[in-house]
Amino acid sequence: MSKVPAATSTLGLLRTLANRGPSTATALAAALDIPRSTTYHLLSVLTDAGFVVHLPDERRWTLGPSAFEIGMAYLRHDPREALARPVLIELAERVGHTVHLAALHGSEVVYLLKESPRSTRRASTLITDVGVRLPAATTASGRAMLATLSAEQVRAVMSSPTAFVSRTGRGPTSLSALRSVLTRERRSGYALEDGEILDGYASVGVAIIDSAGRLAGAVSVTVHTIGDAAGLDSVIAYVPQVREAAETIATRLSR
Amino acid sequence: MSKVPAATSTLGLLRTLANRGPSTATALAAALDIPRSTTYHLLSVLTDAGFVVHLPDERRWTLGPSAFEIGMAYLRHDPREALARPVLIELAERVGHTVHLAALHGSEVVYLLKESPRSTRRASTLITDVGVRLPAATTASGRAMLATLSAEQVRAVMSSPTAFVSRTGRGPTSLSALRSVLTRERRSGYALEDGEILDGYASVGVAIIDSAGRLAGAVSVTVHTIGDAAGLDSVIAYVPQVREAAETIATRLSR
DNA sequence: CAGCATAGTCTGGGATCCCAGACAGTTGAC
DNA sequence: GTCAACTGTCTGGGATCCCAGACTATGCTG
Repeated sequence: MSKVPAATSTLGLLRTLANRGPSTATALAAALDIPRSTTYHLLSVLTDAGFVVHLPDERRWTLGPSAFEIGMAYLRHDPREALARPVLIELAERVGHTVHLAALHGSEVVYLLKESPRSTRRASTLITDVGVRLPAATTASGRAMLATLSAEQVRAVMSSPTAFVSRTGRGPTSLSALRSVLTRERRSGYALEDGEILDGYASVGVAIIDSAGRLAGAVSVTVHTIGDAAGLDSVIAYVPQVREAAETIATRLSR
Repeated sequence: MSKVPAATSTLGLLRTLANRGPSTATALAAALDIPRSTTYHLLSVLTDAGFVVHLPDERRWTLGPSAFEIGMAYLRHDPREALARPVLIELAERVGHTVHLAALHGSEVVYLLKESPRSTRRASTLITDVGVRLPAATTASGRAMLATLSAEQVRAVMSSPTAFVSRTGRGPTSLSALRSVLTRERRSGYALEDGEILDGYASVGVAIIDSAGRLAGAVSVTVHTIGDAAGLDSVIAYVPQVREAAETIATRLSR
């Protein structure tokens, strides 16, 4: 039992408004099973702090700009990086190749972390440096994350006119093509990208889903396949370790 | 004085973590002037709800994925649309041209509302339909919003490789070119776009800044300039009304 | 226009939450 | 290895917050 029920109710209001959209006070009180007067008191505090806005014309309440601000702040001060870094360092050593942590940002992925095994830590030929953004549709990390979204969410995310820009001319160039690829990758549980970002390199990516079912990024490994007789099989072989790393990160996020 | 101090403190913790980044519990207690034990109780509730994550290795606390979720939910259930719609309907009638409400979304603008005067309400030639996204650097709305950001924020937002994609080959194509344009537009208090989106059309845009100094979107008006002897002066003449509409929306958001 | 349902505000007292401070554990400096 | 500073947990009681419910205001329907 929470030691601060007012705090629990306050956060419950934020979550309920996030899930349901604009709502009346009576509906919010019912959803959280708290007295109407308490609900109005909490809504008043939330409104003063900018987390909620009152819509008088509709007699409903909705999330306010402070909710957006802390959402953006979360992206800026990403806890995943602190929690994920040791996991990725270990993964890079184990697989002997460069690994990344990425987040979905609209129709793009942004690379948050990049670790290489000590034996190869020299100037990287890979373009996927930290901070770089690439179209989600043509990256293993991006597609791993898109695969966790509903069809409607994918359509919304990919509505940008620049969503299907391709560096190498490869990869899906329409929503229907992307859907086919995602269907296949949902089934296999990982995304595979072969030369869509950089010729001669292939990647596999696995989404990070925390214990509450929330998408929290993706882990990927990139392999130089030219000269490798096993071809794509050599990168696919790393899927179990990548998945294990994604699950470790998810577990740490849920603590 | 707040009637629910626990709620006030809870939201204060979220805001402080958003502003300062990962922090120790002692620092948070000091920032909010609340007892250490109360701070730990509130952090426990916030962590259970996913709004905060504990970083044991650093002995610090940081925002968690629920903060991001309600930030994204805010974008989905935008209160601005409900509050802004009557303001934009009135503005469209008054200026006699199409007007828009837009939000910044990474390096792009997304059009949230589009209103035209009744006398012209036929199939629009304008591409700026609701839901459409366009590069911020080449739109009046986008530049009006970018002009409110710091140089560092502009660099971060515009780091996407697709940020400077141009439909008509006009408009700034580099960060330094954009900075020059933004400097000029900061001085004038509005953004002016002439044919960068669609030949023969010009737009002016003004950012919406609420009473707490938060960026909350932009309002713009678009005019067909071909055949108009006054040229750009005819669209610039609408800046006072656009600014007034932006201020009205800002005031409503702050209630 | 009347009636009804719901929104939003207000009040006072009993239930309980918040606080001060003690305590154990951890970390880093010397 | 010792010590200081800080982290994190726990406790009990007085201060105060939360609740039930009354009341006014508003909007919709017939």
